[in-house]
Amino acid sequence: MLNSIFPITDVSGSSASSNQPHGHHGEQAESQGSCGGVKLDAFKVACSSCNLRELCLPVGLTQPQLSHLDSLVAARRTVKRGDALFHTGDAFRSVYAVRTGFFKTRVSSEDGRDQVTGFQMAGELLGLDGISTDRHACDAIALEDSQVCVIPYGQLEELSREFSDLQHQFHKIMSREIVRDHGVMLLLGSMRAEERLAAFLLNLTQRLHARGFSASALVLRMTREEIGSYLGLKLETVSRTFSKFQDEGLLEVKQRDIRITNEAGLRALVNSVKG
Amino acid sequence: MLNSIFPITDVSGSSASSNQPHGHHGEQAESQGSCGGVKLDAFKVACSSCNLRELCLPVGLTQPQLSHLDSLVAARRTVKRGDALFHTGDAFRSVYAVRTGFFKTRVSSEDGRDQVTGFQMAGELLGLDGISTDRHACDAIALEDSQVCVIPYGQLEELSREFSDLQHQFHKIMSREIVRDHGVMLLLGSMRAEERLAAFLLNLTQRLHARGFSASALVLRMTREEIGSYLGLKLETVSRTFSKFQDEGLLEVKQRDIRITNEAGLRALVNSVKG
DNA sequence: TATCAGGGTTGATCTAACTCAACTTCTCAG
DNA sequence: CTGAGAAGTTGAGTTAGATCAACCCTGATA
Repeated sequence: MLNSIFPITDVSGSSASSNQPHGHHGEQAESQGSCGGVKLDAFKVACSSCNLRELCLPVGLTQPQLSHLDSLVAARRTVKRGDALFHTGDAFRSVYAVRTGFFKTRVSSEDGRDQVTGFQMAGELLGLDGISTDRHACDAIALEDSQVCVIPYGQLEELSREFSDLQHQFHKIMSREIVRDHGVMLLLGSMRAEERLAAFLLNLTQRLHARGFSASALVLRMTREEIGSYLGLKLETVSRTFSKFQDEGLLEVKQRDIRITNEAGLRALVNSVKG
Repeated sequence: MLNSIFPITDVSGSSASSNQPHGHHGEQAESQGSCGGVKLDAFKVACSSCNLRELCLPVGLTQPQLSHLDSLVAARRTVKRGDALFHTGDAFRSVYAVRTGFFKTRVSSEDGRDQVTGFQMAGELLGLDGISTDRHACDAIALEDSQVCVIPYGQLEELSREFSDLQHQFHKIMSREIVRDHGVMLLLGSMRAEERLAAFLLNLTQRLHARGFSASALVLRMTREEIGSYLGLKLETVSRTFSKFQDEGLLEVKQRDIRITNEAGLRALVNSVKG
């Protein structure tokens, strides 16, 4: 039933009939002639007619509530591949909903090491970290040309005082992020390399599937190094583990094109006490 | 200035004149004759007169707002050492503010491994994970006899629709948890054992210091195994690292009594690229 | 069409942390 | 006070993943 609102057929040019998420590399999101990395697209975008509304902030809202939300989410912003949506330390004014494209978030330690803390795809919210101190606490980097909906935070608070459904949905999204983070801690704290990579792939495909894409084929938007950073592994280990999975018949790996050929096998890896 | 509202001098019998956090082992929180692990203390507790109000949910609220909050936070609950405040899967109805004592939260994977996701002390909120699915997503276990204030979540949402200050403070607390979690991911994903333990100790003392306790002496409320789980290390590694720190003159370690003798040294460990 | 750079793979070696095991020290119930 | 169990320490040997290094692939640019 989620499929009924997908595949995505919007301005981004992303091919939805393909089994590939978001079409192939860097062929999209150019349609508005973005000239700087930070372009505000003034024309109207409506949550009420957005095909992501069942995955995004509007979940569960009624039509009249949606139209209020429409007036709040007044602008989109285009972020080119490699550019930052925001940086650590930037003043916090808005949260962002990914409309098309793909992001990573990362935090850095004082001595310059960094850690990828998440990968965000369509319908997911970015910037919640900023509420805590009025400054962003991580960098959000586009891994492909992307568009986000800009949701001014003050107005979101205001509107969610009026509509308890919106308030509750927002709280749920924050809570879900906390639960997700705890899952990542479990992964980083207690899993071995193979389990980590298997869990990562299953998580990605599950999220892509919820967006109408194949549950078995995916195109990675990130490098081995970024996967490694997220999973607490070195890029060589990620690469070796991909090769191992391929040897074992779990995956077909062609650079960033991944086909899962034995999902049960992957799943068994994640839920086993030892190997 | 935070010291002006501390040391803690409430019913719990916790000795505040001591340099030790929470007095010595298990000598407190018995004062209300708790007989079961789950005792609801019906008599009134007022946020408005709570000495934790500058650290807890009420931060920044005005006096009239505080009295509304008082009527919401109607009950305290006593949790004995080793007992759970809630378990994974329990229905979510309330969040909890730690009033006295010390908790750990942990998540478990399907195959039974678990991961400590945090340690909570006075003024910190527990249960935010439950909002996401209306069921708790972790276990919260008291590491010493403790008391929490029960904050019915529905009423909290209601009241925060009325008072934007409360709403904002609540959002800040959730956001802070997300930022904290990202910090833990950085620790788990990119630090070595010594750095992890040093960061952990500095974090603990910083939080204890904010509560009016010594910044250099602390009593650990948790076992080596629990520290290890939190830090993604085995208990033997935690023990060895404590010994190493002692040999290097950074700490004095007597079982759970820790004295930091070279804080700058610890700090240097955390912020160095290599060793 | 050649060249170059970024990303990816694979091999050889090293090491931080794990595992297993013995032992010590605390804690608390009786 | 005593004894049992939980918690903590330390040593010896092992190993998963890191490190270092060589090489390959692919797509962009001159």
